[in-house]
Amino acid sequence: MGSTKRPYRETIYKEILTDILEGKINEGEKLLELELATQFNVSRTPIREALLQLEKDGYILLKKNIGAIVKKTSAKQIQEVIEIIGQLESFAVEVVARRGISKEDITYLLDFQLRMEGNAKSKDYNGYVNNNILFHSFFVNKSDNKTLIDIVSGLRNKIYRLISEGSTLPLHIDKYIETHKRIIDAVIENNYKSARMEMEIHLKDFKTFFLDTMLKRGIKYLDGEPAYLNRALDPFVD
Amino acid sequence: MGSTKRPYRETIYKEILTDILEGKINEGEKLLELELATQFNVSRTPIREALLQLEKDGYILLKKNIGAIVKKTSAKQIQEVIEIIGQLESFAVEVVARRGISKEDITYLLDFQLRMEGNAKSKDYNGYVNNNILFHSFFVNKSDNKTLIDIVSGLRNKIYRLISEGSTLPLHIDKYIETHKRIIDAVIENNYKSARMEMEIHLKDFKTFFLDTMLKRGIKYLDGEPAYLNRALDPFVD
DNA sequence: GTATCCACTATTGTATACACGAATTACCTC
DNA sequence: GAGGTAATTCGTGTATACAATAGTGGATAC
Repeated sequence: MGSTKRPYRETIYKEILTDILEGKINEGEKLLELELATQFNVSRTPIREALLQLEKDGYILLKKNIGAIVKKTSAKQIQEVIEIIGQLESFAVEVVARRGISKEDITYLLDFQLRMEGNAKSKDYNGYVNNNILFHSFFVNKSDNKTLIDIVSGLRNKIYRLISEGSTLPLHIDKYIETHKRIIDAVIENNYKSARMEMEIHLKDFKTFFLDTMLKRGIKYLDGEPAYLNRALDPFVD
Repeated sequence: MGSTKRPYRETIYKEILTDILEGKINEGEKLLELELATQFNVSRTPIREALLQLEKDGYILLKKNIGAIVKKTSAKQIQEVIEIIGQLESFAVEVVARRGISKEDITYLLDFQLRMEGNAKSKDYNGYVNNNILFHSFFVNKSDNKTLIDIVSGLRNKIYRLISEGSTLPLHIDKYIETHKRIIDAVIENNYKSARMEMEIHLKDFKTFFLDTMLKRGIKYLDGEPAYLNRALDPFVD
């Protein structure tokens, strides 16, 4: 009983998505159903279903008679995403600080803090980035708001593929670690206003830094194409 | 050239979604591919594709060999959604107030204000609700953040079907209209802090009212659990 | 009367076949 | 050689055919 075989579309969806996120499939690349079908050794049907989902996520564009094209990410889009994440994480940290956290959670957070300091000292910037994501996820995950968790994790994915590559992180890492500490302290003290404010500042800072690296890497400010089906029912599209 | 025939899946998706949002298809109802296929006079293929998208939106649950089941909405979920909308609209109004708005936009907003006052006077509560949505959408749509627009419109859809039905709106409508006025004024004066604060208060207020009506209408807080509002779980009990 | 097992049915998952339109190529005209 | 037009190819959109499995109901044993 229980978990019998999952449909192919799910594993295929995940595989293609990770390939996009990890840069194994590049922006602008064309994905053909038949090609993928032979590659995954299935028929076109589950491939189509996976591609349809990827389009809804906003990663590819389905063009009739042409193929599925992996969308480019513009700096503008990155900016939009980071701003929203900033709002939602600030909200999450406020929620958590208001409610207060357990002793275990406190040690968990402080432990993270130590690890990130270690990463900084040993110049393990990849390690830092990974721990950083987990640190930030902590508050969202503790927000007791599943909708929030889903939205933020979706948004994180959108910038994930861009985060690690050659950046000026080393120049900022010490400041970030300090801010993290202030956030943790504020949460421990139930000082939700301060916690929120620190997080807002922290993420505004990160946005500036991140956009900067993006532009230095030559990414265009405007480029990405529209094409979300979501807005179909919104009465106010102009 | 340009827009040739759109794929069936799109129109089918929109139609089924509208039917769910407008309550023509009820929660818990089972949707069968073959049934829908004959109903729409197409094959199962475009139906499946539409259902897949609806599942990704979170409206239905696809169960193998069983069918697609329309999901129930719990009060908890509504609470989550409204809280997030609250954060994002507050952000949007801040952005707009910082940037400032044109003369045309000002008259547009004031015009809305008048119309809603008219709705209140003539007890046209449906009219009020519709104008209210447009009023709130204004700021998001002017935020110059497409990602934000899409997220909020998706979230609005999730509570859309629940908004209009039998409520205690009349008891609160005058207060709401006053708050709207304060928001507009703050935006005109570029007072972004005040604009944001007013919007936050406004939506917190709305959340309380809305959850209240939901629970009075017998909706469960957690699907399957007793129907009381667990204030302890509300992150914003002051 | 009740429990167990088995065959049947309903419904989705997957593969294949067909339809259609866009892009490309080949060909013809001058 | 240039320009335009018909034929071909390529790839998705849609329909249909086949496979697999969860749920159902009925027959059988006791």
